[in-house]
Amino acid sequence: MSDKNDEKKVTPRSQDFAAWYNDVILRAELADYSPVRGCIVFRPDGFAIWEALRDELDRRIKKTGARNAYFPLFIPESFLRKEAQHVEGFAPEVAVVTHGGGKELEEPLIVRPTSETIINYMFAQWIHSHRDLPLMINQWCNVVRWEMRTRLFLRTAEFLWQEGHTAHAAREEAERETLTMLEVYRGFVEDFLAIPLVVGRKSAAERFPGAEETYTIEGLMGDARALQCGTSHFLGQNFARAFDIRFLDETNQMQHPWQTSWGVSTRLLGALIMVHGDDQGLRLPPTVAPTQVVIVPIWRKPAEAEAVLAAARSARDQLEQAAVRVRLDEREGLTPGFKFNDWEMRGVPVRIEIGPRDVASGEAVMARRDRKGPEAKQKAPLAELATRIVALLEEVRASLYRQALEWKTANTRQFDDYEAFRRQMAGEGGGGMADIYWCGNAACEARIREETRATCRAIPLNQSVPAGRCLICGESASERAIFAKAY
RNA sequence: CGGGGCGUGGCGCAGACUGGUAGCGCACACGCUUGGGGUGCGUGUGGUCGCCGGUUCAAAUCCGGCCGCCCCGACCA
Repeated sequence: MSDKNDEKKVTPRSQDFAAWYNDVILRAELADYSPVRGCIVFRPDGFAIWEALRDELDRRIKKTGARNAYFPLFIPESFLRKEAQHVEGFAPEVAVVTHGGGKELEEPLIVRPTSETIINYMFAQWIHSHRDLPLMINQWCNVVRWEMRTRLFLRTAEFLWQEGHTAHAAREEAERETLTMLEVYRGFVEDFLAIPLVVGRKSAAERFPGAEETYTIEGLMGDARALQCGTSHFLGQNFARAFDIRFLDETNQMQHPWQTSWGVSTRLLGALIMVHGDDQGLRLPPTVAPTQVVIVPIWRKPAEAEAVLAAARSARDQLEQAAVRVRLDEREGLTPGFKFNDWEMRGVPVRIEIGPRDVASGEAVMARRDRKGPEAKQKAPLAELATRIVALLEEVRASLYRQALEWKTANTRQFDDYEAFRRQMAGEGGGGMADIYWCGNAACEARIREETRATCRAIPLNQSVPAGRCLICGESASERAIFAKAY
């Protein structure tokens, strides 16, 4: 009896987080495994989330002045070698094309793991004068990184992303751009995806290969592990030098421009799932939900069906006119209870139930996915449904953010005792975020990593903390850092 | 690449020790039933048992080789 029921359910999140994560993705039909190891197939619901996310972020990026362009998938192998740190960082994971048209290529081509090199090659040809600056380009594309271990959305051999690349006349301008985009990401992820973040600088060890400074937004997943959700890099003049990008400034001096790059990827879908999901399955913020509202009609006798369906269809039309992504579940042979569970598993933010009793009273039941039990349900007059739903969707979004923030706050701890920190990180799964004084020394960072498997996720910006002592070596430390076990 | 495990209808598994008609649950199709929290019953579709070879009257089962996948470690948005 209960066995039979279990087969219909996803593995409870509380029982096995990793199994739950895979279950939810496959059962909610967001994605599927591909015949190629490490690659992922985006199914329509998964891709619709990506599209919603992409469209909104695209708007926000364009608002900053960047424009979209597209560069080739293939890059001459020699390009990668031009920047020392860059090649060191990416060489182990690039896919290389050696043959084309039945012949061995004179120079192998790499499949882009990121586009710094080819974009900077083009920048060198487009930038001659300070009047050509700033040059701000964004690209939506796929990239390939041959990972040893992959996980759906979080780390796949091929993934979709957005990469911005900018060149500026002055160092300060590029530094400002790096932080501007970091703030665009923060606002986007916190407001639109309802995921609370830690915003900060990366340690030298965690820095992007070729960058002078890397900034990050870090989220805390439902298993108390951290996930890097986006990065913004200040590249200095490293790539400008490597690719000989030069311009004449106002005083007729030859200069290398100062550059940035920044990106977020389909990994954000993994973050959405792991931050908001629960034992029943997905919980999607209405902003990205492919279906924001599902209407489940309920009736007993054929005579009732007609009136119920008429009311349900009218509700659907009303919501469509209010630009709500609504779906009426008219499938036959399935009980309402089954449909409730099915749509909850798929993360639909709000469900509307319309039955004979509602038709009689001119109301409908609205059930919100972010809450459980009777308090999740409320009635609304059919005549006011659209306005009530629009308001409720916004409430759900805000509520999901609040819940995620509570979790993050509850799992962020300050430590001034290394042993206590170690105990917190011990065992399987995450240990939350540890907020500690760190002297900045790589040796201390390495020791933490070895002994606790936690890594430096971010050194938060704009700290105004009194000077303290490094948790590891006891030397003086002027900043606190967030360490956590991460994906 | 090191350690562990697994390959049997779409999914999850049993059968293997002791060779003899390939089975169960879910899913799927159809019908009836049911319907305000995963209805119930019936009928039915679907499998070269990962691949190659060997032993045998007979191999999912025994033997040899190969391939693939998953989990754990070293790299990472």
